[in-house]
Amino acid sequence: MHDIRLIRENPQAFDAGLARRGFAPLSAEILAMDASLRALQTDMQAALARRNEASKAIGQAMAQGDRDRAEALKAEVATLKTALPEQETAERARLAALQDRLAALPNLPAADVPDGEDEEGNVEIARWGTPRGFDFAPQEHADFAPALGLDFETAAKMSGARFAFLKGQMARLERALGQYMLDRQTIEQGYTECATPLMVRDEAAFGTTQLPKFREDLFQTTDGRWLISTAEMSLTNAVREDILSEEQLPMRMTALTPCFRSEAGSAGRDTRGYIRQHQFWKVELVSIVRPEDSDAELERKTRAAELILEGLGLPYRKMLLCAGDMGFAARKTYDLEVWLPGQNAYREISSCSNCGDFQARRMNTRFRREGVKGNEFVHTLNGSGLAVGRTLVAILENYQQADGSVTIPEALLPYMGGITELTP
RNA sequence: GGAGAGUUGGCUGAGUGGUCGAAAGCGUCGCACUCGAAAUGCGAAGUGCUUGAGCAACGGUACCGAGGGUUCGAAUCCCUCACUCUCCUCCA
Repeated sequence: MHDIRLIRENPQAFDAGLARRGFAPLSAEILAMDASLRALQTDMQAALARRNEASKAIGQAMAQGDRDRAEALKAEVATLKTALPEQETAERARLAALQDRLAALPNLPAADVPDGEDEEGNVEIARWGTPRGFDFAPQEHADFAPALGLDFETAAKMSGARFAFLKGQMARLERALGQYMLDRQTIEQGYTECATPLMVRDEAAFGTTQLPKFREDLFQTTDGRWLISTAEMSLTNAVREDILSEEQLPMRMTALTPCFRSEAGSAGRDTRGYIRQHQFWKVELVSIVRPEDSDAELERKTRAAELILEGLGLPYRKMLLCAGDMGFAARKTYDLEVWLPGQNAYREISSCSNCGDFQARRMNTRFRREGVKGNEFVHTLNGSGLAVGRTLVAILENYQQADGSVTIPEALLPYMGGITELTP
């Protein structure tokens, strides 16, 4: 959510930021809405002031037993009040219109985010690892993984497309990946392990910006709750409406949860394989920090995700997203893309974003500085550390062997119960 | 699912429909005492909005879970909803 005061103070900067995200200038329209709202509020407040004054006088008149005077004042207030209901209705409508307008606008990009309209404008920051040379033609996981227990047909019988049924060694490997990631983020990176609700209400979905604009991407339960599309929703909303003390910050939380996505807008994309599912596991990393710490925290968080890829020996590249390709709430985002030899491409496996105070305003999450009067909005960050399903794909494709088996990376062996390779 | 109790400022917790933005305590900040600190004493302070002539002060207005309603006037009465707690029922 944008701060209307910042727009008033510097409409040019607001429009310039929106332009970088592909929006036409909107400050004039928004400021006009703001002006009409405040003009109305000023009128209303004057009327209310007179009403309050008269009401007080009635109380005094009654106390003094001056009934005639009290009745006269009552009549006066009654006429004063005739205009109020209409004004209140109009005020509510104008306020809602302004808030809806602001809530539908994405965060503005940070100064060091490159220009660009789409993923073509993203900037590669670094590469790690050397893609393995194969003495055979590496296959896509969708072609050889079904023989290893990644079963799409069984899932389709009960659930349809974009679901998988993992069996035996494959299910074990996915579980091992989740455990490995969670252990490293909690033990090495200091994130607090959380187990969260997988369903949340409207306000929470609004807080992390899935609502109102992206409701079609979510699944909704029959009682009106939303299945989380990422644990960012449940972890970040842990502090909604809170006033934190400064010593509670930074707050770092992680959770291994299923994520549910309708993939409404991606018909036809990634229909083969385990890349784009309605349901997948992910280890999410959320930080709640002071404003001055959020830039450094983004670097720290991205590094925490990189270390998982490095620990598993998976080559990747680090991308700085351009203004046009960032998510709605982000002011700066790094994507990590893992090398998939079967597809001969880098594919997104982690996205780490600094949301600034954008979500905090929606959640009304503030903190108090020691010795300083008043509250400030916190900054929120989120990142995947990592998407488990896509990591499974990366393991399968990078560690595949000519005979269709897959060797298990050393780091996962302690979690595999004696399994050292997946065999058909 | 049934019955009941509750939701008040950073926290705990009072509050007969009419100076209640709200007692008190804790915590916070300032001052005094002290070499310094603790203890003690004194004092200060809620938040949002404000096209009120700009900033500050001051003033106006709103805010006692959320939203409606009654009333000249609502923290206080009524309705709806959310949440918390207790008991019963059901259940992994």
